[in-house]
Amino acid sequence: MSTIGDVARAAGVSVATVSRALRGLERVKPETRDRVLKAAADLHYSASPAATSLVSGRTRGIAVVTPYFNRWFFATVISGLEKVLREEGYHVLLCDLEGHTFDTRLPVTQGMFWKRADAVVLLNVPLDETERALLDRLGLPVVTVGNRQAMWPSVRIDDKAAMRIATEHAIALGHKRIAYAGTVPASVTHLQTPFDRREEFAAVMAEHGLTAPAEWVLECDWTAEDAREHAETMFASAHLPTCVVAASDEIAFGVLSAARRSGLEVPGDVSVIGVDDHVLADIFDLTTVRQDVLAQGQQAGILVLEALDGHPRDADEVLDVSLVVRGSTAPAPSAQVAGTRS
Amino acid sequence: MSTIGDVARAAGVSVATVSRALRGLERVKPETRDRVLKAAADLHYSASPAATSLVSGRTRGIAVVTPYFNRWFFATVISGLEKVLREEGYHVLLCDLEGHTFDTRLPVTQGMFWKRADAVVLLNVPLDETERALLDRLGLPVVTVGNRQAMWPSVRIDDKAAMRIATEHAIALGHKRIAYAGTVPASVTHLQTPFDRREEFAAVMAEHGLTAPAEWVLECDWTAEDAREHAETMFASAHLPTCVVAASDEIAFGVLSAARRSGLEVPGDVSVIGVDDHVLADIFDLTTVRQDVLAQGQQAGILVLEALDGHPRDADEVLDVSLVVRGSTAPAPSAQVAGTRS
DNA sequence: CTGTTAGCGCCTTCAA
DNA sequence: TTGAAGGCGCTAACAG
Repeated sequence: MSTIGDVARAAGVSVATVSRALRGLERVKPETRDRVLKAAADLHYSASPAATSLVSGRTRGIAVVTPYFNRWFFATVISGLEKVLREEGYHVLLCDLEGHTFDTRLPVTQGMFWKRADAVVLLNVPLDETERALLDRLGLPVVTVGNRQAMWPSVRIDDKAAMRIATEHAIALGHKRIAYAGTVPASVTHLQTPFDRREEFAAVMAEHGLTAPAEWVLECDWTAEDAREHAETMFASAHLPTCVVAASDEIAFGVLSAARRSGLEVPGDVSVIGVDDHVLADIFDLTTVRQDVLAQGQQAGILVLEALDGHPRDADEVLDVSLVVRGSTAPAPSAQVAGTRS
Repeated sequence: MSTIGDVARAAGVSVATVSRALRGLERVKPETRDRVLKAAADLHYSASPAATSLVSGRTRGIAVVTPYFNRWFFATVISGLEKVLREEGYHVLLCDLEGHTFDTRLPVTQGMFWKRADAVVLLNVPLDETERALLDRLGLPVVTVGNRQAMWPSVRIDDKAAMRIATEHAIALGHKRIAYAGTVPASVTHLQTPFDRREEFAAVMAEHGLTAPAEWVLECDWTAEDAREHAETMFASAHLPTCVVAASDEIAFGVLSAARRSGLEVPGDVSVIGVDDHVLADIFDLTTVRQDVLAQGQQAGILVLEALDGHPRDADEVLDVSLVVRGSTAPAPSAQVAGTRS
């Protein structure tokens, strides 16, 4: 492959002119520009990003840090992000922090970003002090998705509001025996959403004079498979809830599966409600609270671009969520008038 | 942030020594090395990848080209790939080719790779002549996943074998009225798997003296939603199949959903079988043909690493697939002894 | 409008 | 075992 010097020689001009012509700068005679363009095309010339970056100090790369990558939420956010960045000539560097166990995640390191990315996007990964210091030191624009921290611009939904909607829907249907699926071990520090959702569930329940007994609060990692396992155990007991509120749709899918395996009808015997509006929620007729995940990625991309354009904005974009009632929920079997307390 | 010169000054040695010490090369007095290491740590020094790359010619980046990546299959492959590359100090550059419509994909360009990646991995994206020439010219190692082409090392499953297993299962259950969901428009040139699967379905059917009438062959893009739509139309007609073979599990999910909406029992009224063993296949009790997608990503990573180590291998790794019978399939209603022709 | 020149930060001979 | 010096390919002044 060829260098800028080759193109200069082929076009009979200096490297500086080639550089200007190729980047579309002013002050190049059209005729010269054409000659350069042709030479470059003939030689299949592309500028070396390393050389460009070394001198300009910018890389046109955006580091995207994610705790998991093959999970619907994260993959979808990244997809939205990537498309808006690509439009502006940026590419994404994937930094997957997934460790070997659920409550392990890799540390964020300087090597991921330093002279490698022009900005970083954090997807639902709260940083510890060291990591935050590291990002401060690097001085890169940072945008967070899913949880606001350190006064960086952020885009997210209000997890508590979402869970409130889900829980209130269950209660409005007359359910009182309500279970919750999706608490996580206290040791899990890398996801904040689980805590917010769990907390709000309890809060809303309390507001209505309800409590879920411990055996109806399922701790599981946020996968359908693990959720199913725990839900099956619950469904095997004599003491059954009439409704299960799941912290996420993937968890809800697991609950749906456990119910079917346990011979329970949904929503006849038990209602199930999730949060997220996973692509497959509609397919499996799951009542849920919708959030626009792709839009979150796109918004994050816009915030990054703004910061890169020198117009950083301390945004805290909170996207709307809304209840989507589908077939997995029904009034409680013995439901009196909605709103009645026992 | 600091440069190698700062570290050299702080440690009282030359930049050359710092370079050697930091990269763990021989011929550095242990005591000197320690001093350099300490200085580097104190200064939070990281080498500039651009500078390193400019002089070494290597980038430690692997370009991963994918037609979509918020789809389970692709996200999972990338996840597997990323983890094995990360172990060796490589990172992935995401090249998403998803266009605006189903049968559009962005072209592969030189700018994606040139001096940006040390190797490229193609996930299920057949290249046209121009693109192939481009990759040849760049001289980078290429590994393909999902479809073999141009004699590049590849890892994949045998799509025809997988579909054969699915179709033969349906037939062995006594089904004769078998529909197929998942053909794609002839204009779609960027996915080869749909063609192979479709072709083999027809072949196996023919071997057994069966044919699916046109109204039982559903063209849809490979999403549950679109599949559902088409399947609903089919289920609304008077002429119903007793079994639907889906080209993928996501399509099968859509068929499952359509059946339920149409008041059909699965597997009582209609059996459904997919291919892939999607994470949620087990959750939704879908009979399918299993492939190990994560392993494909990992294998691809290993092939890349081998090529980078100077031991390129013209591998054509074909991973096993196997039937997983779950609850979505049952013998045909009027099934005589298996094997009987009408 | 175009050319010359000095680095960007690092690695790699080649000497010492 | 260490240091000095020459690029890698490009951009950004500064001249002309």
